[in-house]
Amino acid sequence: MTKTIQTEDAWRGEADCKTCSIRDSVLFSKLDECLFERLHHPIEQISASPGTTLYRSGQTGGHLYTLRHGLVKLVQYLPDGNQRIVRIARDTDLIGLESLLGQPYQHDAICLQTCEFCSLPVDVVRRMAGECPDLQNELLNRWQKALSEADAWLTELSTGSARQRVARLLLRLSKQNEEHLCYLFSREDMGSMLGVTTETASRTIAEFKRQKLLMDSGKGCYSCNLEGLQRLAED
Amino acid sequence: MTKTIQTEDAWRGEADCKTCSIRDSVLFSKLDECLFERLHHPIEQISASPGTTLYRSGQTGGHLYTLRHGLVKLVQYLPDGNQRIVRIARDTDLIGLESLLGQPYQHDAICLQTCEFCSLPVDVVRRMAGECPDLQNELLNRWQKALSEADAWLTELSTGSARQRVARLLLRLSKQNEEHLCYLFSREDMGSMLGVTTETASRTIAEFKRQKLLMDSGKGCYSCNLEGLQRLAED
DNA sequence: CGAGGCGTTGAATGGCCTCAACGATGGTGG
DNA sequence: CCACCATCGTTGAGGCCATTCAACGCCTCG
Repeated sequence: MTKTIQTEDAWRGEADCKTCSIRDSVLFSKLDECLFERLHHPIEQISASPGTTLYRSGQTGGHLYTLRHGLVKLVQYLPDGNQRIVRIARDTDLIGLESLLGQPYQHDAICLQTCEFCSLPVDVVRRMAGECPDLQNELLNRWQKALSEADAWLTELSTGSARQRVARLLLRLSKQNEEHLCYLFSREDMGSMLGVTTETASRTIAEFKRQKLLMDSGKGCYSCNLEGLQRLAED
Repeated sequence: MTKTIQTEDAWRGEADCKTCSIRDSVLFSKLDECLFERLHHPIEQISASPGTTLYRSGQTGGHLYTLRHGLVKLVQYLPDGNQRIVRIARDTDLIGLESLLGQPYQHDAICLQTCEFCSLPVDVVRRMAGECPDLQNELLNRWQKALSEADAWLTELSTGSARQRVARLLLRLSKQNEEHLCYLFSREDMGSMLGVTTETASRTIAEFKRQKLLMDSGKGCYSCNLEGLQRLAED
């Protein structure tokens, strides 16, 4: 059974945005000191375990969420029940933007790892954005970032052979950190990201391991042969 | 050879936004009368023939464009030269939003039909948005619309068999107008939209015609058997 | 310990791609 | 005006690759 937030596996607390450790990269980085004073403590912190559903497609929630730590998949469904992962949110990403416009959420948001969020009430963000042009601008930037991610998924991860798609996915993942290590998703999730079956994802990953394009670094992480993968990705 | 705007096939004129015939649906619909007064005549109108490139990926242009009439494809390219159409813009759509953030264009924008645009200088839009919260909000709405289009393309048009994808594309197209007529793209463009080859697109369309799922309505338009296509799309 | 989830692998099928040929169309220039 | 060429849609044949269905080992968890 899928878990939903508001159950006992979600821990809640209160945030202190002014001294937030990742404040430079989150939405409110643009906020003036004076506005911070007025933001008494409407920001809640949430901690959630893997598999937790943060929100569901179609719900009209009153919050957006800053992902402080962890990985979240945004999922859409086809009439036949097939699922497609349209984006992966990581540290400092902002999800549920559509709620700012009064629209229902467009995806299911499901934690892939243990995650920590800040839960931002829509009316608070809206009010502050009205008073702070920098925040407005930051919102536009977030939206654009999501959009170019979406476009990249279409061109890179949904085009070409299965081998190419997996290679491009691994390259994207390993470029996200300094050590070029990548956390491997479940084969089923990989399939939903790439538009292939879980078996094909599994076979391809196994093949890459045999060819030493992927090498185990322990604790579920793998280091990639970037040149080899690049060659595969391009042709 | 691909044509680029600024050549003789692009006609330019001056727009009168205040009396614009489609003003209710375009970006400036939210603009106060008083602001209109200040908008002397920085808005240019452009007319372009099919095949014209409005802007190219990587360029840092100073304009966004309201599409008043016509169809425009937004294209991205893979390293191997393969192209992928990530979105189709239609009447009243706003393209080149990324230029508002100072970013280079993310796509090639190429006219599929004879098109008419309004060319909006970035600094004008930025300035007016600063003074008009409704316009700010309208911009967010445009961004979100583009984003949910992108997501829909991923789930509907890049998932499942070729037959399903073509059926879903036709359904999307015919739902865009009252008469459920749809303009058929070139087979090559269809292929780039759906992530299949032009031959597969051609074969599938031909098959649909034979099965009377698509019926010629003259002048390049076809009427669809919606129930039949729906059945195909779902399973 | 058994159940269930997950990754892996095998075998067979079928769908899509590749390469190729051909007709129709439309634009160009002789 | 018509031959010519380029482009586009269509169709065929063959082969590859991803899917499908199935089985099995491993692990975690109850």
